[in-house]
Amino acid sequence: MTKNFNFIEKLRETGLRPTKQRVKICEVLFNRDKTFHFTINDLVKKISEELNEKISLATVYNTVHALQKKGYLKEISINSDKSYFDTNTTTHHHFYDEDTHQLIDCDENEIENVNVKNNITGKKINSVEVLVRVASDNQNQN
Amino acid sequence: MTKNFNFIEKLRETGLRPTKQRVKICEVLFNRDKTFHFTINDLVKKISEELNEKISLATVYNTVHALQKKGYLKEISINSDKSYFDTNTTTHHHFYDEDTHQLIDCDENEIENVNVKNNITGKKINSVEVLVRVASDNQNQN
DNA sequence: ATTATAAATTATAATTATTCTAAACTGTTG
DNA sequence: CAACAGTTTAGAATAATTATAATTTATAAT
Ligand SMILES: [Mn+2]
Ligand SMILES: [Mn+2]
Ligand SMILES: [Zn+2]
Ligand SMILES: [Zn+2]
Repeated sequence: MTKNFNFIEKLRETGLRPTKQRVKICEVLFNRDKTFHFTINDLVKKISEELNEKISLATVYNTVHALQKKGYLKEISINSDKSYFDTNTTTHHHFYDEDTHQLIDCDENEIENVNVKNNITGKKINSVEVLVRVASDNQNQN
Repeated sequence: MTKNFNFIEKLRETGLRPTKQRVKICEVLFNRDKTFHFTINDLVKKISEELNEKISLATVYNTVHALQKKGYLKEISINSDKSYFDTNTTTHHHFYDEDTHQLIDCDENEIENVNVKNNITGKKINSVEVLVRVASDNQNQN
């Protein structure tokens, strides 16, 4: 109740109508203490698990994109067949576990500032992000 | 002629039969002095421009994946709707121009070594790569 | 509260990149 | 020159995403 009210306000403040579906999606996304990295499919699964509702796929896409446009979600590209989203919207680095296909945030102090010495003329740098691909130690690929 | 002969050898060495199509694709990919970053669509376009042949889409996909598996091409994920490939197969960093959707290699000395201080337990680091997103200076997005 | 209006949700169709299939074709080997 | 495995190909299938258009809902005005 109190939780939902938070999201209703938050959505309203950013010009998104607090519809039943948007509030429920916000609950699933933001009512957690750790950063949430997910695909649309992950999210749809969580919605039907954690809540008992079925929100249409189109609405899930629409809402995730709306939240992204308002700066509440960040999109991340790891492999080309699926989009990942991230509730941590700051510029930050990731580990990607190639065994489990899980994204994990790097802590602030795990990678020191990446210094880009020369930029492309006439362009401004929007973000500098590192992707560390990791996999099981005992795995030989030929 | 001499050029093609190179690729015939190269392909044969890696256990790929030097078919007409594969040799032509190699020509388009590797007969250039600069690194080539491309999508499958870019490649298909180049093939019909630079050569006058039509190679079927399935063969282009098959060949690119075969070359990738053999280590002659590297796949890069920038956005989730398309795959990029890269003739530079070393671990290296990129600029991504969000205006033109072009990938550009960072020079060795443009970004100093990224030091990952803590890795995930039981995992080994496969690669550490930086993506620098750039865009036109005079562009305001709201 | 009722109504009017614009915005959102939904089922479903369309699109797009990619992969699969199975038949026709070609390179290699004996 | 066969024979056989590997390759190419057109087209079908798949999977993520986006578009459509009718229905429903949220909010503002009455
Ligand atoms: Mn992929
Ligand atoms: Mn796709
Ligand atoms: Zn993250
Ligand atoms: Zn490159």
